[in-house]
This record gives sequence, C-alpha cells and structure tokens, in this order.
Amino acid sequence: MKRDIFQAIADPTRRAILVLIATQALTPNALADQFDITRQAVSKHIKILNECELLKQEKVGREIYYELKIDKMKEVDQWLEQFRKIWENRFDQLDDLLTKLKSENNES
Amino acid sequence: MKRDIFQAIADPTRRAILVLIATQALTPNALADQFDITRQAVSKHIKILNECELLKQEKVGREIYYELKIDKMKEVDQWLEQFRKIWENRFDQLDDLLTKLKSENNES
DNA sequence: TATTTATGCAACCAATTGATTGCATAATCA
DNA sequence: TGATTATGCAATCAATTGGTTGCATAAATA
Repeated sequence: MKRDIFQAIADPTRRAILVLIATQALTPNALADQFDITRQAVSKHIKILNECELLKQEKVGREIYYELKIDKMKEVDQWLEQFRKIWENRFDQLDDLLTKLKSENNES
Repeated sequence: MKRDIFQAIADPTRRAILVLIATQALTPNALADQFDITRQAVSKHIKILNECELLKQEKVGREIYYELKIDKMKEVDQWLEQFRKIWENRFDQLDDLLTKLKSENNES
C-alpha cells in the first residue's frame, strides 16, 4: 500500500480516532461506540492507521488495545515546518516594519 | 463542497503545488510544467485548493497568478497542537526521569 | 481582423474510498 | 462443553477521486 500519514488524517473519522487514542489505549469496540458507524467500518479505519504505522497495540485476552504512536505525528509537523518558517519570517518582517514606523513616529 | 484543508494536503501533487506557490505566485501553466500530468489535471487541483481557501489569485492580462494563503496552513498547525502538547509533555517527563536518576546516582 | 494562447468547465473513465453485511476464528464465561 | 463476545477478513456497493480529452471564452499578437 502506498498510504502515508497525510492520507490517514484526511478522513474526519480517522482524525477523531487519533485524538481519542492519543491519551488512552482503546479497543475497536470501545472506539466504535463513539461513532455512528458499524464496528467493521471502525476496524477498517484502524487497519489503515496501522498500515501508516500510527498505532501500537497490546493484546489483553481477546481484546486488543490500540494507542497512538505519537511520534509518527511529528511527520506532519516536519512537513509543516517549511511553511512555519515562511509565516514566522513574514511575521518578523511585519514586526520590524511596525518597530520602524513607531521609531519614525517618535522622531517627528 | 465539504472539503477541508486535510483533504487538500492528502494528495502528493497538491502538497507539491502548495510548496511551489508558498514563496512565489505561479500561473497554472507554469505549475503544469513542473508535473507529468496535463494542465487540466493541475487546474483541477487548483480548483480544489481554491475551494479550501488556500489560494490568493492575481489576474495579469489573461494570466492568473496563484499564491498560497500561508495563514490557512496554520489550521493544520492548530490541529497538531493537541498532539504536540502530548509529545512535549512526555519529553518533559522523560527529562525529569533522567534528571532524577542522575541525582540519585550522584548521591550513592 | 484572424490567429494564437491562457484559462476554466463539462463529460467521461478507471481506481480508490468509506461504508455495509456476512462469515471465520479465538478467547471468555455459564 | 456450549453459548457468547471481540476481532479480523472477504465480498459487495455507491460515491468520490484523479486523471483524461474536448470545447468555450477571453486576452494578446501578427
């Protein structure tokens, strides 16, 4: 599969799942309770998230607890970095401009 | 259309377009030159990005220059914030643990 | 004015997606 | 052991996606 994390977070249900399992491990059934779709639909989302290496799992008896591999989310953060550089730079430029205008105003 | 920025960045071609127009305004034709797909395919990507309010455009004669509304990218950053809090918190906890272990080691 | 050029829109198409139902397997419980 | 429960997999389906070709429009150029 040529799936990546950007595909994973494209779907709103999957984004909600990621938030839910970010702080606590949950079973597929527990997750399905949170949504108005069938357990199997949730299961397919889990499968996709798993393929994207976003999940760690722990088997307890016949239950499987899924939790978010939070470090994987850093990949999105890293991609955003190139844009963050730009908006921070532009903010600095605006800041410089305002400082300059202010000092010019004080001189008059 | 119920499209959002997460849909917009799900496609690799669109991500590449966003990078290209982040620092310079480009026409659809100029963009199409960068990819191995038809101009119309690029045009459809532009349409989608536009629906997501990711673009500003300036018409010059019959050419249209598209540039990224960089502030819109902050929406992704904001969504990531909840995860960033978690991984930064865990890093702090690890840091505390290491500091604690170190001091205990010094005491022995 | 006639031709070229830049762009957007419509129709179409194959592949993918998100969901469903049904079934198989494995673990728990009465 | 037999019934229940948790999960995953397969088949199926409608809707969406990313791509194509063809056409219409508007601006620049000869």
